[in-house]
Amino acid sequence: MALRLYDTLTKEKRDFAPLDPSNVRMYVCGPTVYDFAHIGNARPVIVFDVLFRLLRQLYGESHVTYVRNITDVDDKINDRAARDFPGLPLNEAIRKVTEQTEKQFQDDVTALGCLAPTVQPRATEHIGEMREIIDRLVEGGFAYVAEDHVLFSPQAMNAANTILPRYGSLANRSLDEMIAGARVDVAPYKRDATDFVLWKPSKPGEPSWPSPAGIATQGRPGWHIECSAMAWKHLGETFDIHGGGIDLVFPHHENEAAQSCCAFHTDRMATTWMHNGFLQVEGEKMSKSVGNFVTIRQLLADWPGEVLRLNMLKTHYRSPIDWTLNGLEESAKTLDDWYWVAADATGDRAAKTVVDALSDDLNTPQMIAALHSLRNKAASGSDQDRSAFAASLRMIGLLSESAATWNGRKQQASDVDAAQVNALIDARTAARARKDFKESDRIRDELAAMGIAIKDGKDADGKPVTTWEIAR
RNA sequence: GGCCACGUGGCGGAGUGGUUACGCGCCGGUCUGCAAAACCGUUUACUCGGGUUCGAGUCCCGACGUGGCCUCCA
Repeated sequence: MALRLYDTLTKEKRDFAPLDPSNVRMYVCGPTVYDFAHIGNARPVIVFDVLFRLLRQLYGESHVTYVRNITDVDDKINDRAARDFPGLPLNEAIRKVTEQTEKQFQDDVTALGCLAPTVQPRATEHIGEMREIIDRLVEGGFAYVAEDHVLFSPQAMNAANTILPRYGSLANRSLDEMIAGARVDVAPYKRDATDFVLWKPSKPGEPSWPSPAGIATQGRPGWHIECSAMAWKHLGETFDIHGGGIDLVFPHHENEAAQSCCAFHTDRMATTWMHNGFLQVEGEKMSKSVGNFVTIRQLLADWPGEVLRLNMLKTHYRSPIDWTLNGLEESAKTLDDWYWVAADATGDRAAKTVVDALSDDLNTPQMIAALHSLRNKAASGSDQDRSAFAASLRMIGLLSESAATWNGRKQQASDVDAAQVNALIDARTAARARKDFKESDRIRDELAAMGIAIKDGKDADGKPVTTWEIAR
């Protein structure tokens, strides 16, 4: 089945045809590193990791380039640095904040089972590319210098009347609408309310670099331009897929596309624009004021990364997702069962049903239904069936541990004394053998009170065997 | 105010014109000393009101509800 993807720009699901099948190129907006990533930040990371894995499967591992940037220059970073390290020179404090936050981010997404992207460029290492794009935009008449700022003019872009896209086409709104809705604090140096900053002067102590467009004083980049620069450097003037959260459609991606298309005289920056939906927590918008702001790190303290990953994939990426404790418990239960059934089977051929489900615009709920079906076959089937099941799980970043490690993790997480549990189980087995069921039931209740669930079975010789696990 | 998305059974969540989604739970059965686990089976749905159609969860119009964006929040 051919890969089909939904494109935000044309609002349709289309067959995916890479510009160059020997090098499929995807850019996804990564974090601005100033604080712990929250669970909403994890959604695009996981969703596009699944797409990365699918593309590798379809086109070959060495034929996919996935770029996810680290934005390490931003006002929010500067504010955080000044707040957290008031004693340090600003630039030193900023380095501390960005290095620390990036490390946290990398640790978090690794725990979520995400592969490392092919390239993870940093904004501050692409200032030269940003300057070059800005220079081109000024030369082309799409941007202008005012009071040491460089501003991009959407009006100029739309007046150019070339192959360029219409500004606003991605976000599906007209310039007139934007002017009408423009906020009141329009900077005096802007020619039009809709102009946005490509470059701005740095205040003393702030990070600064030589400015483009002949500006004498040092400055720093505005938002948006860093992604145009990094995508250009690592993927070229045009590429296949550009992804991120739905909130980035406007202004971020609209402006990125405007900059890149005007700088390189193309009609499309990316062939396909993909955006994941928003996340709510227990039916409410996640916000610090409501008190339901939850970081990836906090969740990882209570749940294996794979539980968070599976929970995220239960909902189609474009739909809103409601992140609930109930959902996490269900995901954990499912994974417990899958680890049990897969039983450390090896294999590297993911099932066609799973690949096909993903090929339909990443229909992960359909994929999960396919996995349940494979699971049922594997539970009563051959080694081959188990291999297909296990390989499918691994393809999407699950089943990365052995069954023993997976089960042991739950015991570790609680403070249960295994020796004590085993002693009680032995006592119960003895009681059952002498048909003292009152005593055996008492012990079972005692274990239950400790949070231990027991399972009775028989071994190959028909002798009673009791296993146990931590009840979640 | 403008633009947009979503609304499916007890819960989660696919499906975009015509046969069972799927999972969890519930209930029943097998098994068990009794349970649990496992396995088998059953059950419940398309926010509301119009319209198009032989036929609508699926298309159109309207209402209601939830959420998002409207210049630096994934």
